[in-house]
Amino acid sequence: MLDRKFIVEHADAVKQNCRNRGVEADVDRLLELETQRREKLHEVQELNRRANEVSKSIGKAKDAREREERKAEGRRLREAKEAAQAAHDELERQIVAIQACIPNMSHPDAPIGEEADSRELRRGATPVPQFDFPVLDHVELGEALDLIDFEGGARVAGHGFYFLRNEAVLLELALQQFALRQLLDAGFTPVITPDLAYQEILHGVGYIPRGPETQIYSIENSNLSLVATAEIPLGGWQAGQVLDAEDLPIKLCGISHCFRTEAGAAGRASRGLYRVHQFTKVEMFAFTLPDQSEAMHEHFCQLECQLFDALKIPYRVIDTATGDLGGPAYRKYDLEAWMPGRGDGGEFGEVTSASNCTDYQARRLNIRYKRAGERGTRFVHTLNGTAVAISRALIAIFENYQQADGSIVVPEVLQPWVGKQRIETRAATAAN
RNA sequence: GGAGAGGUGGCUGAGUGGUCGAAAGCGCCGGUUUGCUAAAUCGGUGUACGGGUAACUCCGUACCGCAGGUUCGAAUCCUGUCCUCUCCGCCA
Repeated sequence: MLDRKFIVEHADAVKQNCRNRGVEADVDRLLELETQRREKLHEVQELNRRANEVSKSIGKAKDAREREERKAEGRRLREAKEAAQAAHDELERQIVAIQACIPNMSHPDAPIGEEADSRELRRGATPVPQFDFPVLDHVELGEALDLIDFEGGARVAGHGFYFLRNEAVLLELALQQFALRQLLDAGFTPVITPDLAYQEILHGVGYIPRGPETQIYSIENSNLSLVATAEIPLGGWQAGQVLDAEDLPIKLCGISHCFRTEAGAAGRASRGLYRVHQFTKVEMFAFTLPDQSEAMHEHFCQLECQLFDALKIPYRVIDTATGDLGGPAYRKYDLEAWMPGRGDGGEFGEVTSASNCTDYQARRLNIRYKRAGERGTRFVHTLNGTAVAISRALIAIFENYQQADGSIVVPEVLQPWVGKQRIETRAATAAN
């Protein structure tokens, strides 16, 4: 949510930003309603002030008759105040409805336009591999090597669910360990979060938990939902709190399961593990001072690059165009890994994203900081970034590390946790 | 899941219908005093929104988990709800 005063004072910039992002929001209507609301607020406060005066004077009334007269006066004023309050609240409700639709402002360097206008910033250290044999995709590899069971997953929970088996399980845990180690070295506090969260937390972080197009699974007869990312519980962790400026920045890496309905998504681009209803993710999150967030954003992106360079997976870094940013993001960098089995002859596919949400989430979650010796409080900035989304990382590993004989080499940095250098068919393993 | 207790300012904790934004203590900030430290002493110290000012300042309104209700008036009474704690049960 943007600050209302900011919207009023920078209406033209806000409107232009909505156009850049392809978002419909009636900013002019908001300005009109806000003017009316302020007038009503004055009225409410004035009536209340007079009613308070009358109430205080009742104890000092000379006699019963005067006391009754003042009571009647007080009653009249309170009723008038209630009416004004109701009108004010209705205006407020309408304003918030519009305000909630207005996305965050955008970084001046973020490319303006739609998805196709996003800019490639750089490539990773590992070149795109050339294969001299027919390339398999991760679904074929996963089935041949008994690593993923989609059919079994569908029997148990429907399309979009899967069983990981054998070395895929070891790889999942290895990726978590590997990412965690790197982030610990970078000063992050590791956290395992709740996989469920209250709706108000989801809202604060910027998710819409119920409704026809929701990405979110909700628990019946409760206001809990399954989290779509650890960003939700990590952001919600400090909801309503006032942090000490000296404690910032706070860097967290959270491990959670992620649950997504993926309503309306289907087709070859979402084959196999690419778009699933449940996966595990190691997520970076930070609360920072306003002047720290841009540097933290670069830091997150560097760490993501470091992880994928260490895994020796080819990738490119994308500066996401304004039209493709989520509502809370001020700027977003995506890492897209090369996936040789994707499309015809391979395609890049998103594996991580790092967003600077500035104070947009903090305002909704009401997370502020206070500096010793300074009056008042200000909103913190929040950032989130994927360290490793396991399911998509597995796609990139399987497909880039596949060999002519159908086996998959285990990335060197993961070998200590997987306990082997190569994943072979069960038959080949038994023969060795 | 059952029974009970409770949610008050940065913290501890008083306050059962009016002068309570709220005692006291701690913490924090500033002054004084004392070789330093420690101690003593005095004063100050919440947030949000709105308003007047050139500005430190000042004024108004709201906030005692949250949402309703009663009342001229609610931290205080009533209802609902969420959360926490203790005990019991169940359980990885």
